[in-house]
Amino acid sequence: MLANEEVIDGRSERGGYPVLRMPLRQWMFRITAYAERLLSDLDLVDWPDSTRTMQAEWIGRSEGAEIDFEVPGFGILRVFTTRPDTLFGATYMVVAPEHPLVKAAIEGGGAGAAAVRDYAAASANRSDVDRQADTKQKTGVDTGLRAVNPATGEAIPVWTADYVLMGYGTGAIMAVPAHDERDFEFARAFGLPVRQVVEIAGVAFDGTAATSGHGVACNSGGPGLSIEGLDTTRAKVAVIEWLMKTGRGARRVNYKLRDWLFSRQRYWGEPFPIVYDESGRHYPVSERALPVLLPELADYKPIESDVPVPPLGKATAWVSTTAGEAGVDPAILPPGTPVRRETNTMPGWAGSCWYYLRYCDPANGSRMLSNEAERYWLQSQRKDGGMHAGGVDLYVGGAEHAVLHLLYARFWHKVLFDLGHVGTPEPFGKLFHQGMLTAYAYQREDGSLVAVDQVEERHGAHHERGGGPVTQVIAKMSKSLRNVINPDDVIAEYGADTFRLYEMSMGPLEASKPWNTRDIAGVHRFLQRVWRLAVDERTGGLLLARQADPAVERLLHRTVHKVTGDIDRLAFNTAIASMIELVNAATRPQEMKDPADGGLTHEQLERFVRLLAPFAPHAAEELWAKLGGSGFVVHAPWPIADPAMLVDDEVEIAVQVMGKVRARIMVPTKADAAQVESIALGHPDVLPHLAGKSPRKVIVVPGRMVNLVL
RNA sequence: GCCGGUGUGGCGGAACUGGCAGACGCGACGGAUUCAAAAUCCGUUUCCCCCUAAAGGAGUGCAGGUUCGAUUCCUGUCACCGGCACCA
Repeated sequence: MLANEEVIDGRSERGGYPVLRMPLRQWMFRITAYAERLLSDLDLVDWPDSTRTMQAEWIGRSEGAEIDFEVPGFGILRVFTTRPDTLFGATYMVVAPEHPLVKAAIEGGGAGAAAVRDYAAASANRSDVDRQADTKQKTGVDTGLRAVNPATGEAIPVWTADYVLMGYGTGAIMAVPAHDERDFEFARAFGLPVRQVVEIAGVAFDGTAATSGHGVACNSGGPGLSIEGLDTTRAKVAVIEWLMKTGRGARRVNYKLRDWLFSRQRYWGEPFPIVYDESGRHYPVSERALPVLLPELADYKPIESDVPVPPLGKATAWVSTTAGEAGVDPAILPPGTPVRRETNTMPGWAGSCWYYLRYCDPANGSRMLSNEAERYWLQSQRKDGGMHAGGVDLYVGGAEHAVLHLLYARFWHKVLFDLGHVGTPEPFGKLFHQGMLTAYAYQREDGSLVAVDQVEERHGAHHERGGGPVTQVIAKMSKSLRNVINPDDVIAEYGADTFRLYEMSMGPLEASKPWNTRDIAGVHRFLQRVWRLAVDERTGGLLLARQADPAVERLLHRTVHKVTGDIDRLAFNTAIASMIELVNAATRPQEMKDPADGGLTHEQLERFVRLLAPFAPHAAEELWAKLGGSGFVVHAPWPIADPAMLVDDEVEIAVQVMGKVRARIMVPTKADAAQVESIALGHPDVLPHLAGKSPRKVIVVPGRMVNLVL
């Protein structure tokens, strides 16, 4: 059994075997029952807009109506439409090739029955992927059946075409070619009538293209109903009211979201706690007997047979058992009843949908997690004082999980919430997507890529070994380009602290960034500088400043402030930059004879090491121990910056004349606008640009700049 | 096609609310130290003009706009990345 993406041109991707479609009985989750809540509760979480939008589009809510059309020779054909107001423009119908009406048409044996049968058979053998691939050319056949348009009373043809999908709505549509691009293309391809029923302001209808959008109904009067002249919103309401009154339809909301297929035909997965009796009825395994464990199998390769059998089918003794042995409640089924176990297994989602809950209470033998553990780990206040709607405070994960894992986990969490097992409606309060690390690769002039080990650098330019010049480009890491980085190698050469620090310093956490091995030296040198700042490399003893340098002390407070704020906003790269600045400023010059004349004091080092700990934990703990700190530095309180140390007595500000910087002046921090203005106006570098005139306007931004407008 | 994101030195990036563009790192160049090299330390490093410096000019994908002032806001446009793609 294959997944859709493993089928290429109707054959298996591996081996090229022919692929057969076959309906199977499988376990599904009714996630569609939660569609509305999964959509509306997106308002409760602090997630990236792009991800919330993707989920909303995936759920795909649309409002409209269900309309019943009478089809003599078949019965009632029900369609879903978002534009009930265009009912008068429905000049034909289309059903999906899998629709029951198609079978009825074939069995009816009309003139075109053979063509209908061939078309339906051809569609069945094409995968959905293929059917959606060629959207340019519409195909279809007339079923020969006729439907009655309830608004006009006209008999209109019913076609079948694969542009209508069985899996959405009712698998049938009323086609309004004048106002739907897809229907228009189909009508044009098969010469079906087009009738305008909406006038859109500023968009003329000339019969060469569909016009869609909000407008006013026209050509929309019939024996029982007229919506002539109503705007689209009112026309929809009027049609729906008429449909309800006459028993022909109703308001209806539809979702693109489908139910969730949860069966897999693999060995490695949780078995379903389900058994079947001899007549094929299914029964649950009782809670007491859970979990159902996988039986040991010497060989879990697939089974060859005409009817698909999952690998668990090989465990014959396990599969064929009794109700009592399998753990079915005797009240449901007598213990001696022979039963067969379900042989499908669950997909990986069965674990990924709730692991974050179990992590909070992993040793609990009686419950998934206790209320106390949930309260401690998963129920917290947001910064604005409100409660997080979702348990996990901050969930960092790739954007590739935007619609699958993150939607499925929300669904499970809501089910658990409804059953009273968790106290929040959402699993993840704040979501952050980290970027993907990419790598450099090289490109020939024709655009083809070259593996990195085939490229050498000459005079600052890159050349293919034995070939022409190549340009450096950014690509995904891949085996074929030989630009994959193995963390173990980097750690072996530079250590885990350097590796961690490098990844944190590369750039914004959310951005995709290229790995550049050459740059690792920079953060490695920083760690070495930190070490030498505190430790005499020859003796291993501490190197401490006799007394704190006031400028360094100020900078340390600034660094504490900066790093604290940067960690809050996950800007680790700039936090590291500020620590580098501090260490550079505190580093003793080479010519300094007595180490006690420079560097940091014992107390200053203690503060700095606490800042460093989250970034380079091993080095920080080592330094902490050398400094004689108690316990581990990770448990030490976070340093606090003194706000008074964050402001200087004087600041340098720029003086602009007509928006161009002409001078930089030092002014007292507390100086008012008038003082700053007079200092600026008297500056020798400014005077020539004023050309003797006095400024028409002076803008002073305290602590930042002055702009003189002539 | 539709939706979203990103474009800043040779390279990775910084500039948090419209206020000094290029923090920090890499690389490169120059110097100190060394018998020498590695390591280390110091300095220079957006581009143009210029022997150099001073001074000047240009500059955040491109073209406009708003503003005293735009990497930041608005309009248009190009490129790249991601998602969706007959959902009636």
